[in-house]
Amino acid sequence: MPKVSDEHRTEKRQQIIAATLRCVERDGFHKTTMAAVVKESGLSAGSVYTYFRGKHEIIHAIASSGVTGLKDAINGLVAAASSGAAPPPPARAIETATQHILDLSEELGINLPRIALQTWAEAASDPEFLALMAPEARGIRAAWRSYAEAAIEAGQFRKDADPEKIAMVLTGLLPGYILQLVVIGDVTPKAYAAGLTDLLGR
Amino acid sequence: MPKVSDEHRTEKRQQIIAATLRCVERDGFHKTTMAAVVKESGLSAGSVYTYFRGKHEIIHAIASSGVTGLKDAINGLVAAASSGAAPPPPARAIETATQHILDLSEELGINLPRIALQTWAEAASDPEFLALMAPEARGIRAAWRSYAEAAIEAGQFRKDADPEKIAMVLTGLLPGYILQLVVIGDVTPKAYAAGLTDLLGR
DNA sequence: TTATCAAGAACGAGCGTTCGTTTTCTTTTG
DNA sequence: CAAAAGAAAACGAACGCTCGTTCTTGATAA
Repeated sequence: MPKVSDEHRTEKRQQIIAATLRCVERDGFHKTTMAAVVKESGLSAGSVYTYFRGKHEIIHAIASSGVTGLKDAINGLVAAASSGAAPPPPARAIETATQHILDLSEELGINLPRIALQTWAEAASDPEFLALMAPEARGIRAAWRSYAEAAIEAGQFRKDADPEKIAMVLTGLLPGYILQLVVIGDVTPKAYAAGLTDLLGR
Repeated sequence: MPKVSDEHRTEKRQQIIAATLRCVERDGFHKTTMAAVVKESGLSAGSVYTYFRGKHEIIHAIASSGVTGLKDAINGLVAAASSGAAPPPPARAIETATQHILDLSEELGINLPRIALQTWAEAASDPEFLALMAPEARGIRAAWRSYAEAAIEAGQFRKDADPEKIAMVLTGLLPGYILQLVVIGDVTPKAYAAGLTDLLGR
């Protein structure tokens, strides 16, 4: 078996990451054993170790991948606004973002909220892991900030509103949605958005 | 060494729990070893095992203790309202709740946000743990619901607003604050509250 | 003395990882 | 074209280490 094309290499790595995600969703990062990853991936132990140096490297790869597209989905709201129309109200924006998480979950066949809770906990106790995740979090905050700036510009908020602080709150709403989804389980994008509308409406 | 009064027993258990919390704050639940707990508590392995059946029971005890007083702090906002005055605006309520978390952290000498992230992750992968935490989460939501009902009654929101959905959003804001505090670290109760004010203000 | 708790060395299970072997596919060569 | 040589991936049993837990021994108060 000669030559391993880079293409084949990344493909195998993806295969292993996908298997690991399935394990982590079920058992959490630490209860996930390499034996389980090996079994789930359909490869052998030795094979897995030719593509990753160890368990550590696999979960770090997961951290780097981030919440694919969430930032783009938020930025999409701004893009729609910049092309003439006004940006959607906050409730609609939050509904879009939370729905995006659910859609992505189904598309990937992975329970992303569960994975998210695992990565947050890992970030809290592994500085290296935190360093990989923080830019992702800041990116999402920055996307919300762009939205806030557009919304202020369009007169949806007071002119002297602070877009960074608005971004903090909008960013904060997402983890709250995810946690309640896992722990209580009754929260839907529509209900969450409706709650925000009621909170805002006078 | 005779008689172990129940009083002495619970005292020792508290001592062990406190030591465990210090370890978990530093290393997370799973990287926390019994050896570390033993060392941190100043007791011996055998001693620890006379007060807890095992590691499992210690972390479950932690889960049961919950976020002491957070629910009460929120209910306090409603109590103030029922005695004539109107309940505080949402931004002020959130500022109180987030500040309470910081105060409690300092009072206990423990980084509660870090612990919180650990417990959420554990709840996601251990159903028994989830069963212990879920009532706590529902209690906080219920407290926010009471607040929302009082605020609606006082005319702060539309009369047809749904208090449960408002509670979802207010409940969701707390994990978002905690996560950003740990991951980004620049969020203060005042800034967060100001962001909510800006979001609400037209 | 006796009942109880503290102590910490020892244990066994389970983990991540390694490494010698086998398989598989490409390349070389007659 | 065929077949053997070579090289790299796949394999999986085995290793060593760490962890949670136990258990024997010693200390202490009643």
